[in-house]
Amino acid sequence: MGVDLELAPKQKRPAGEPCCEPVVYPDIERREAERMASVAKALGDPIRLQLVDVLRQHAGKVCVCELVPLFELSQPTVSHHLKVLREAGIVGSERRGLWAYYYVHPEAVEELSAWLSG
Amino acid sequence: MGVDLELAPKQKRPAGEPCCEPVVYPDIERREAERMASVAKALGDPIRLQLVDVLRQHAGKVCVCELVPLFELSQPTVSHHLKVLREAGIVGSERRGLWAYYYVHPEAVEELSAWLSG
DNA sequence: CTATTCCATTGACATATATCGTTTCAATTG
DNA sequence: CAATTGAAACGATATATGTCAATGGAATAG
Repeated sequence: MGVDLELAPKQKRPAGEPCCEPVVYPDIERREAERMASVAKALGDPIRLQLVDVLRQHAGKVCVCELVPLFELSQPTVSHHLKVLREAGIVGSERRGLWAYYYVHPEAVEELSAWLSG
Repeated sequence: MGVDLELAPKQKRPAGEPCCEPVVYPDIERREAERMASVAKALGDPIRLQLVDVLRQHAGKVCVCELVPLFELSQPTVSHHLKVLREAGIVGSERRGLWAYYYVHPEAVEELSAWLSG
């Protein structure tokens, strides 16, 4: 009887070079990656990036009626982008009377920032 | 006189007049925002974030055949994600015989990283 | 040569996203 | 009260995205 070669995984390995280095694994966990990716995704639009930039420039809170004229976009579209940032935890909002004020949550980007710097 | 951190409209305007004149402007330019947003967008997926994480751990180059088994995804899907990262300039690739090796371009994320840290 | 292996591309699909016009809703004014 | 205003929500639409099965292409083994 022959050697049980057929049970061995068939991997073509041309002589000389091994296909791969030792197996590598992600350092970051799935959850961690999902958190950071959701923040990066929210920042993955130039309008939203500029919105965050404006809010970060101002320590205080900025009225939406200030933000809308900065872009050549309709008010609902700016509102949509602000909602995306809100749902990502990057900004917060507060209503005062007729107006809505937005501000940044600096800690929301810390994990991503640290990973990028690392 | 202190700095007015809260950019509030003084009062409700009569009909026909705008809410307020915009007094804040983006610090970053459109082009800058588009560059950083495109990098953030490419990182806005947990799979791609983990791919970059693996490649960053490895100073050298990692074979695609190492990357595919790390995720419960088909090979074409992983290849697609690598292409997105390549087109964003975040990673580069090199073919050596049958295999393809990927590596990070650390400078690609520097601008975004600096802005996030700032 | 043929067969095999690794990886990219294509085509297809469902879902997600960006945008706008319209509407709604709360707060304010008269 | 009714009218006005700022901002969010809704509905529609075109485009983008994530995923896989199937295919293609290049390199190598036999």
